[in-house]
Formats: sequence, structure tokens, C-alpha cells
Amino acid sequence: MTTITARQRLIDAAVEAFAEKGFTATTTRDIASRAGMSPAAVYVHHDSKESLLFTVSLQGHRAALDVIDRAAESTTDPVDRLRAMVYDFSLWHADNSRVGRIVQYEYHALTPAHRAEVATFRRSIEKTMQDALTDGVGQGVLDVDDVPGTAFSLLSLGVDLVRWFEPGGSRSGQELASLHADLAVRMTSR
Amino acid sequence: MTTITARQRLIDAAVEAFAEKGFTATTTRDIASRAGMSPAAVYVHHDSKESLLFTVSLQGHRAALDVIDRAAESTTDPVDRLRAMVYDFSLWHADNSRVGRIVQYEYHALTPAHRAEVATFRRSIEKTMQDALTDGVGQGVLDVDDVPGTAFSLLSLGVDLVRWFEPGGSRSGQELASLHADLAVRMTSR
DNA sequence: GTCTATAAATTGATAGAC
DNA sequence: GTCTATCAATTTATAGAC
Repeated sequence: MTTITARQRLIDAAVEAFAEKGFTATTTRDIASRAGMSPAAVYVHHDSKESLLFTVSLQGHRAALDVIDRAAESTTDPVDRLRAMVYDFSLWHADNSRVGRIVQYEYHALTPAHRAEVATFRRSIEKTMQDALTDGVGQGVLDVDDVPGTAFSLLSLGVDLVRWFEPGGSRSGQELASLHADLAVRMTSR
Repeated sequence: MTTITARQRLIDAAVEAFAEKGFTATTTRDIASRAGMSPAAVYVHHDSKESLLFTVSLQGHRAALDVIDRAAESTTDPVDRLRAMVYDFSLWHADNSRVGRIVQYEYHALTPAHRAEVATFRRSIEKTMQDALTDGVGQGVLDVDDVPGTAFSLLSLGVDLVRWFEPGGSRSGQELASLHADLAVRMTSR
């Protein structure tokens, strides 16, 4: 049995609202009413509006890191692995474009302490991608001049999806992920 | 003789403030005080806070389109042209990351009418990139399966710079633009 | 064209009844 | 754990003096 708590309903409402209007433009009244509650109910389950943002952002960062880490461990062949990592990372951003938008665009709205906490996830994501490129170069399969720059560019393809992607648009997430994976292989293969 | 009008000083202040804190989190008092004026002075020179945003956004869209259009006309060789377009577009986003951030991240804060107006510039930018790829394929020099998707991905590399690029960081704009141009050629060459 | 003062509305968060 | 009512602060924008 899956019980959806009031706390979780507020988190879901916050995701909707923050993704649609941005953190600052979202009022706590808006979040409460999307969750079918009174304005005061927000503060029974969450400390503040920023604390709601942190909860969403932390979950999003965790999920994105998890996706790319699993892909990195799925195989040892450098090309297959890179393809899987780029495909899964881009697909996650398409399938979770609302959370992704909050993760990327509301990063600056976090308190410095909370920002520092999610920053560790960002560094891990970059490191995972860099390590995959470095290993592929070491195995003599990939040809990459600038590993950190190329790693960042590959992640950019996925991240930038959250800026415009909407489910039900002219292109599916799988289609875009597949395109990004193809481009990634061309960018890095010998 | 270059006279900086009060109107322009307010625009400059708005660019600083919007890029730093976002449109909604920026107060008209903040803009006024950055321009060394009283809160009321804003409304002598601009109709509203959104009208200031529109002015900035329109100038930014115009400049970005201008940059990529000039690059597209600089040569007819498909590879050189693509390299120039990606290099200049990415360099513009690094050199103008504050205006670029406003262009990209505050697009939704425009009124529907103003949003429609800048949207025409966005379509022109995409079309310019698509045409360059299509022509390169037609000349038998480039190999691109998915022209609209690849064009969008190439622009993404530049656009995504505004998310994190800061002048004086570990990498220069030229360095990043050069990387993007190299990647673009690898992504599209036969 | 600048200012001070303020209107009118909205905000995040809390108090206290049930 | 929910609500209604409200506080205290802040917001965009305007009025009117100089």
C-alpha cells in the first residue's frame, strides 16, 4: 500500500510550481493550494519555502548522479559505456524536466550551506563523466584532447534539455537521448 | 562624445541585477540604487520592471542573432563556416554571460506579447544553424543525420555557458569557443 | 527630471481555535 | 494536523513638491 503523505503532496506541488514559475515567483499560498491545503499547513510539514526547494533539489541531484553512475558501471567497453552514460543522462533530463529545471535554475536560490551540499553531487557527476573519457583514452579507444571540457560539453547536451523540453512535444526523450549518444561517440572516437 | 543617459544607466543596472538575482527577486529599488537614483526615477525612463526586462532581452536576442548571421556569411566553405558560427556563438555567450542569462532564463518572465516578439529571433538563430548544416550536407562535405536536432545541440553548447561561465574563471571564453568549434566539426564531418 | 512620501497589494511566516 | 485570521515586512507603482 502506497500512502501519499501530506508532506509528499506538498513536495509534489512545489515541484510543479517551482518548475512553472520559478522559486521566487512561487508563493507558499500557491504551493499550499496546489496541494489542497491552507497556507499555514505548509509550515506544519516543512520549515520554510527554501527548505522545500532544498528537498526537491537534493532528491533531483541524487537521482541524476545515480543514473549516470549506474550507466558508468553497466559495461567496461569505452564506447558502449559512453553511449549509455550520455543516453541515460539526457533521457533522465527529458523525463524529469521539471525537477531538472529546479535543479539547474534554482541552484542560486538555495542557502549557501544547502548549495554547498548539492555541489558535491555536481562534482561527482562531472568526475564520473571525466573518468569514463580518461579510461577510454587510456584503453586507446577514445581520442579526447580536452577531457574536462569535453565531459562538461557532453553533460551540457542533457542539461540544456530542461530549458525547453516538454513531454508530448515534437520529439521524444528517447529520440533526443539517442541523438546525443550518437553525437557523443562522434565527438570522442578515434 | 559618448553621453550615458539616465535611461541607459538604468538598463545597465537592470542587467547586473537580473543576471545576479533573477527577474522576480530583483526589486525596482535595487535597480534604482545601482543606477544611483531614487526608486521613483525608474518610472520616468521606463514603463515597468517588465518593460526593462524586455529592453534587455530584445537587445540580447538581436546581438546573438547578429553574431551568428555574420559568421554564417563570412565564408562558403561548410566546415570553416560551421567552425566560425559555433565559435562566435559560444564566445558571445561567454563574453556576454550576464545578458545571455537574462535572455535564456527570464524568457518566461516576459509578457506573452513580448515573448512572442523575441521568439522570432530564436527561430532565426535556429534556422541559420540548420541552413548551414543543410548546405554542408548538400555540398557533400558534412554528414548529418538529424539536421534540426544537431543544430539545436550545437547551439546548446554555447547557450549552456551562461549557466556557469564567469569571467576570470579557470577557462577563457576563447578556449571554450575553440573547444566547441572542434567538437562541432567532429560531430558533423564526413 | 529628480526627489520624498505613500498608496495598495502581496509576501513569508505565525498565533491560536478546534 | 488542519483551519481562519493576521502580523510585519516588502513590493510595484504613483502623487505631488521642487
